[in-house]
Amino acid sequence: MTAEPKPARAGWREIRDEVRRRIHRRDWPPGELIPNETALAEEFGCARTTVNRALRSLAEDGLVDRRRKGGTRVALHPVRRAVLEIAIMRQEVEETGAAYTYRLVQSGIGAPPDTIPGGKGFEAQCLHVLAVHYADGAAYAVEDRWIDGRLPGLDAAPFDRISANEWLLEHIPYTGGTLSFAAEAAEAETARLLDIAADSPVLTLDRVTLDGERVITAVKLTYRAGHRFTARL
Amino acid sequence: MTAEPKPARAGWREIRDEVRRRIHRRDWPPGELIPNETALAEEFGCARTTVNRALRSLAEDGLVDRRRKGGTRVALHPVRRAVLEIAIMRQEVEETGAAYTYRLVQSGIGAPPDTIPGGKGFEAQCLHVLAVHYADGAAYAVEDRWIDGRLPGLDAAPFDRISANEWLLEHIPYTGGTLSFAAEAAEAETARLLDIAADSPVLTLDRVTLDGERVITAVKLTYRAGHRFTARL
DNA sequence: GTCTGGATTATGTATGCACATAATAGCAAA
DNA sequence: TTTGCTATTATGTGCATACATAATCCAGAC
Repeated sequence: MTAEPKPARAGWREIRDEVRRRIHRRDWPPGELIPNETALAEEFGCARTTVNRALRSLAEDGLVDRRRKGGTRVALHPVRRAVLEIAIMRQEVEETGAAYTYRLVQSGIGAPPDTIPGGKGFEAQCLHVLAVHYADGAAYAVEDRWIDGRLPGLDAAPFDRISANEWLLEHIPYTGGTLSFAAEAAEAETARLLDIAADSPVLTLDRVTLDGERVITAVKLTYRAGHRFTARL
Repeated sequence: MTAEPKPARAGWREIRDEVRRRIHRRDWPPGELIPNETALAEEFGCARTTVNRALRSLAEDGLVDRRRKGGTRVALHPVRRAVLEIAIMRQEVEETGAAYTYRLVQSGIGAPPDTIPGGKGFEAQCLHVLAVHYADGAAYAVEDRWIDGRLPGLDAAPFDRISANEWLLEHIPYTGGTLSFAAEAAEAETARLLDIAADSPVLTLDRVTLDGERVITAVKLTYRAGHRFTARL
């Protein structure tokens, strides 16, 4: 082998990185229009498709804004997107090395209160489930969930054995939803289930799951203080 | 116009949606290998490239796992990715319709404690900044930040006028980082700055920002209880 | 002056082809 | 049995080309 340093034809990743470098170096400051795909393709000596791939990737990261005809410009406010991985509770617990257990506290039929996120979105009677997830026997999180009562197979779902969390992910398709975090003082009932003092701080995660426009389930998960959710930037 | 239901040659979005549908319908259950790109291309009557685009998109969403030669299989644990948009504080506040103000509480040189996330990653003396962000005059969040002391232009940065948050995003490039949420009881100092009772619940966001391997800044933002972070699923 | 409808332009997408790369399977030699 | 090469296979990527689509500009009608 000759020690050829390698001609290294640019791949889309290299182009993406180079463009990112230029943006960070402020060669192309925020708000500025960058050269169009054809021009960049020529500069880098590659096909326009390749440049497109690179710029699309940067757009997904929120680093540039692209509009047809308008061209590509460096994002004015680098609104960074953080990606949070949501696993099912069992997995979340087992990944810490702890043994996972689950206990159903109560379940019943009813209408969800309007106060919960997504509560107004339900079209039917709901199944309400209250349960606790444990890690190595210690309370890990409380799950307070409302589920659209018309979901197929719901009556037969063994919520005393597996969590609604798990059953839903395994059996019911969904297309999207929202998710929000907040800190609260634990309510009496929740505190008792988590085995902590009432009014102590807890982290709550409210999640609404949709299939198209229809609300499938709305859940409030309450974690003890100290629990962390981590995302990568 | 004839009422032609539309011949609609499949685009990659249609293919993506159809594959998603099949996965949700359990035509291809979790863990199962799905037909390869060539086969799907033939079935859908399009080029392999188009199928590739669709499957790549599903892989980005975490719905399928793809490996060269190994083929594409339905993800065993549908680890859903939630996307969180992180804006600068000013923007975050102004989007609520409130007027944004900022106050520097103190700043100084020192070494960050090892206890903060990313604290051990710093390679140099740091600038420490403690500040409060206000919405319509009411305390909105406390910012407790450590910044690599060697950053160019740092001495001249007018942290009494604009927040470190803002200055850094405007002037310092970064390549990645991590971010985590937790609920805590407010410490005395923080509670005082937020104008809330000590030990009341607060939502904290720890963020470490990197440029390559190097830690640029580590910040702890403390929000009053009730503040929500929202992500889409 | 305002409105409207094309011409223009940059990105978006599809296609067929070629070759690269990673992972596997299978066969053969030690 | 183990090791190691090779053939095979599925995805990954690049290219040239063509056409689609959205946004903008601009000329000309009113």
